[in-house]
Amino acid sequence: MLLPQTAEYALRAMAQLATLPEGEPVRTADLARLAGIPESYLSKIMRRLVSEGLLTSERGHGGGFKLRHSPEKVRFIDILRALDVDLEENRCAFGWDQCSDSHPCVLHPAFVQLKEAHLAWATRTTLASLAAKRRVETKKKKEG
Amino acid sequence: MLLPQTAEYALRAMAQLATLPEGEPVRTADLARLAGIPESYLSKIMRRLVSEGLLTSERGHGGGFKLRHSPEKVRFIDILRALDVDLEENRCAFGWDQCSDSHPCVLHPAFVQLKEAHLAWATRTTLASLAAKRRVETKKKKEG
DNA sequence: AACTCAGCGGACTTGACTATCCATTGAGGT
DNA sequence: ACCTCAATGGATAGTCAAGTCCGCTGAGTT
Repeated sequence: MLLPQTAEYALRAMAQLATLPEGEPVRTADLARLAGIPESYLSKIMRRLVSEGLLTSERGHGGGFKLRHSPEKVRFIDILRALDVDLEENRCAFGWDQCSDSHPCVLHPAFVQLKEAHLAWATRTTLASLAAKRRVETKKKKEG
Repeated sequence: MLLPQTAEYALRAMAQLATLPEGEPVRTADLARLAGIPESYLSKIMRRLVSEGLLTSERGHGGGFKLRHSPEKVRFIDILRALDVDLEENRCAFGWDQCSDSHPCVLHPAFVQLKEAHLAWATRTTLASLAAKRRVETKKKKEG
């Protein structure tokens, strides 16, 4: 698993929300069904995303969740951070207290590469870019 | 954590082994101290690496572990595979049964990118490349 | 006012990963 | 032969993410 299950669920839910028409709030139950996530667990994740400022919620009849910001503004790293997935962690892969570019452990350069690849991906990918890429791929398929 | 703890320990141990002089076997206790890994747990990991063909072991007085292959031949992906870390998993990030480039789910293109970055990293990084990169960085440091 | 709906919050359970411990086996040293 | 060393294998225990449950709160409907 490249990302914790909880983080993957959050990305799914946010991505699904971005594809649905704006305006009316979406219920957890519907989102859970659409994105294949256990409903009761998704409920916890949604609350987390609300408290971290990524979603807004409305209670009672006709309630549900909406994206707080437009899809172009929501990067994957913002979603991951909201769930405490720290892609910038500086913990040395060798367990050293003092490990840096100038005092590298044996694994340092290799792990820096992997970490930077992750970070670059999470920074450049937004909810809006998903839909765009999907359009491109579908077009390719039709042309091919 | 980018990789499971067990996998990280294995990479540490293998990397440490690659930096030590060849010829005489290294004891688990020494490796555990050098790489900061709980000794009893490392013991299990070493056995696994032996049974997967990455290490050879000698018992009794003067015994320990040696790399089975030269460092240039040992890619990170080989070590990860030995511990059942599957970087090529094709499980759809959306939980779909049928998810592919031609029938992508919303997250498909994004996750393919991340997966390929991981795979490329683990395929191109070998135990030998670690030492090489470290030399380059140390040189940079002296020059800078 | 009573009812239903849907988010909220916390307690609880489960299972996989991590880690420890100990008795056993095989090899060398005395 | 006997002792010590170090890997082996299995049993055991701890930890944390993942998932479930249930009562509560606030909003709309009748």
